[in-house]
Amino acid sequence: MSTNTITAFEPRKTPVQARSTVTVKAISEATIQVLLTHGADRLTTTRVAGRAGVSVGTLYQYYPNKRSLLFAVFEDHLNKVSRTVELACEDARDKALSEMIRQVVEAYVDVKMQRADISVALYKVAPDVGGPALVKQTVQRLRKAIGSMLLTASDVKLSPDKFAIDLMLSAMAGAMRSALEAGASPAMFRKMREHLVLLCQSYMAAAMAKGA
Amino acid sequence: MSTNTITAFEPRKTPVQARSTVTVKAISEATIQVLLTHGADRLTTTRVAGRAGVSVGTLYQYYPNKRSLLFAVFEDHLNKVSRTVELACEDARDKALSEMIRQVVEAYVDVKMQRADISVALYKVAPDVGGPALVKQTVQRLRKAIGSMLLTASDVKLSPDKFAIDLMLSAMAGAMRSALEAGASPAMFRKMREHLVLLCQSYMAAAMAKGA
Amino acid sequence: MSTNTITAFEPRKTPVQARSTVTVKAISEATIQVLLTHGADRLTTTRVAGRAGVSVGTLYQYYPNKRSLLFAVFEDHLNKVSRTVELACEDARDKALSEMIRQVVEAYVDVKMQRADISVALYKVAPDVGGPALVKQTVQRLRKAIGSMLLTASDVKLSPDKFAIDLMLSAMAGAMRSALEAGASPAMFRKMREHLVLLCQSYMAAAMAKGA
Amino acid sequence: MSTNTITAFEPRKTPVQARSTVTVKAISEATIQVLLTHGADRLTTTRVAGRAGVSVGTLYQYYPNKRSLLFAVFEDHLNKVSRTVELACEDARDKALSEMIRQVVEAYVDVKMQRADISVALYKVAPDVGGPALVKQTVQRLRKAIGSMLLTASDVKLSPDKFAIDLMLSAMAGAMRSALEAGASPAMFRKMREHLVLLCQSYMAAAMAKGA
DNA sequence: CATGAATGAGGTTTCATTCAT
DNA sequence: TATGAATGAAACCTCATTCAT
Repeated sequence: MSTNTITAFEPRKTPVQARSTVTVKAISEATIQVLLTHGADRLTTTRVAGRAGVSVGTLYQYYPNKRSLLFAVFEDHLNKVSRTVELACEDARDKALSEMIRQVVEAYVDVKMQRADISVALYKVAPDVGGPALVKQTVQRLRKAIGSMLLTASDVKLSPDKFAIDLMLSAMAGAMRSALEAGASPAMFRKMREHLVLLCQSYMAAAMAKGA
Repeated sequence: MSTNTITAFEPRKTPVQARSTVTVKAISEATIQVLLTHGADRLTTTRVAGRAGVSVGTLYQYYPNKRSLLFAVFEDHLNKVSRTVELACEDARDKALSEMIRQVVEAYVDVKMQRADISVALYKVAPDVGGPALVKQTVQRLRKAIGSMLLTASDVKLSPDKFAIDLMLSAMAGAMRSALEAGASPAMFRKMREHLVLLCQSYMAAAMAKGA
Repeated sequence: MSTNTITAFEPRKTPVQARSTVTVKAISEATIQVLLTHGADRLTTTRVAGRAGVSVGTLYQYYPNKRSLLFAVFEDHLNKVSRTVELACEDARDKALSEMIRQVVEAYVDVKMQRADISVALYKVAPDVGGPALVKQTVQRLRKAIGSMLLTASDVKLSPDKFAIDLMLSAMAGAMRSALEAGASPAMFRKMREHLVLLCQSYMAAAMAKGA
Repeated sequence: MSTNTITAFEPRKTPVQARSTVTVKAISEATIQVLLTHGADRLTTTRVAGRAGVSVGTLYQYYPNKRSLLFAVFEDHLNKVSRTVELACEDARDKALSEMIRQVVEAYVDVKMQRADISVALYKVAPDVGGPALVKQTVQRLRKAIGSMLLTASDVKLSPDKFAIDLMLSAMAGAMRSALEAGASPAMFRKMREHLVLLCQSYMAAAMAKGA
């Protein structure tokens, strides 16, 4: 799959009835399960439907095609991550820069960890599903939240440019990905979190000094 | 494809006649071409063979299966990256810490950029080809080179732990990936390179201070 | 094909809708047709599907692979043979030994003859399909039926051991195979049948005398 | 493979030079080895050549195609069987009928047993190689030897018809095949041999009485 | 709405055979 | 003669998707 357009991946219908909602939920859960137990290349629509306890036909009632299914799961996950980080940003307003960074980084690491399984599963399908495009959206969203948070920093007055925020985000994402794919232990994650805080703090400090 | 083992991807036969060396080369070049022009999911063994100007049968004489083919290309690329960074490490011995970091980061960014096309193409096949395992190997190799370089730093006496180096590497990789997948402009890359140097320098400084 | 295990040859799905029952029947009929008209080595799954008027995909919905398809046909045939011989055994209870033998032999020869075409076709695929294992099962079944019949013989009190029955069965099978593969004429078959009765009668008499 | 003609299976050239003879021998031995260790369906010409220590090209210098190779091995084996039984016939001239039968049967069972491995291997390829046709030839040869032997029987004056001999042979073959494919133990084979003698003796006696 | 049987294009892989070296 | 690289037809099998029931 090489198309990168985001359109045409939307679920086919917005579930309005209770039953539909349940079904959609079941299907998306099943998708993750199949991804985890069978791997990306043995994820078939029939298998997902089976796992969800519905027929393939039903699956296609809610998702126009396989990619849209994976896309939806991916999107859900990224939304959750975004929401969590946004909340952390809210919460950190008016604090000192380093504290802000700490909260954001910890929030990010923790959400990813919480659903390490989904994260790992999604890395495998990302290329087939327009991963980069979705990630771009997420980055935009987080950049905005972080940027606006930084403006309230109690100790620094200059906000870094978009660029620095993006770099920080992608560095964080890379570090997490590496750890998740390696199947790091909880202890490792704790250490990683700590170091990642350090990394982001020192970079942001440097970047802002430079930007000034 | 979900297996992650690295073994059993080795090329099938070592070319003994001159003819076959040419063939192998043609096939691996063709693989990259097809990856670039058709995308990961339209890469078929038949297409690769066709592009290489040989028959499928010939392809299978040198690679036991499709994955081994992609694996070989992936491996080549990572080897090239590793070699380049290792050279940079050699070159930076006995210099000051920040200069070391600069050289390493710039070397890394530059190699990836040079073959931006291949890099992007490989991101797409990585999950199908044991990407994480291969990356792990590469990280080990680079960690060693960087660690030993750092010991010779003229201005700092404490070497950071493996952990910090790994984190730096994965952060760098994440940043590059993001930029490459976004199709960043040369100007962007220049800026990125600069910032990534900053990021790594400030993190390493902080990490070593902390470790002390 | 060299595996000989019998398991894992079972049809893949049990038809629940009326439509599929028809399909399954059509496929197994088509298999025999193709076997007869094209020969064992030109039997391809695509050809069978075509002959059955369905698509390959449909074939694979009911049989997990080519072997299972042939296996099923083989099994059907052997079941038919077994049933026929068992009936003959029932029918011959309480008669004299030589009459018993006659009925069993004639029943066997007649069933095989009736479907001489299938028999010959199956000889060709037997090795690829776990033939020996299936035959073993059949032998066990027939041995039991014959053994229990012999116990009721009106003129002889001693039952021969399993061994003698097995030998008789394999000798019969060998004779039939030879005649079928040679494409013997009906006249030949009549003579053969007569002689085979003689052979079995005299052997069984001798074996029972010896066993005594 | 469905052709049944015997022509066109002959080895391509009659080995005249010493080296060729050695090579041909090596290839045919290798064929059996591959048959035994890999099974009929994983017997490839390349594999056989490899095992024989020559290149595929060389193999094709001596055999025009794969079938001719298998055919030759089959033929060798049957020739050996025929020779052995013919010798037994020679040896049994002028003896009593039952003794004659004993010698023939024992000779047959023993040769087959001696190379049980080859026998089993050949059952697997027989259908692909014109087995029935070859067997027919063998039967003709043996029928002749046995028929002429029987004429010298010291105690019976009437020779049975061809038919009875053929039946006896095919019964014997069937019994042996069954035992060999089942992987019977040496003890089983001894018992089988004994019973097979009995079977043939009693049948021949009966057949001759009837023919009279 | 749900079902699941049917579709069939298309992908991977094998292997007998040839022929330039 | 021997070699073994190259060939390519052809086989098996999968799975996203549709549509009659």
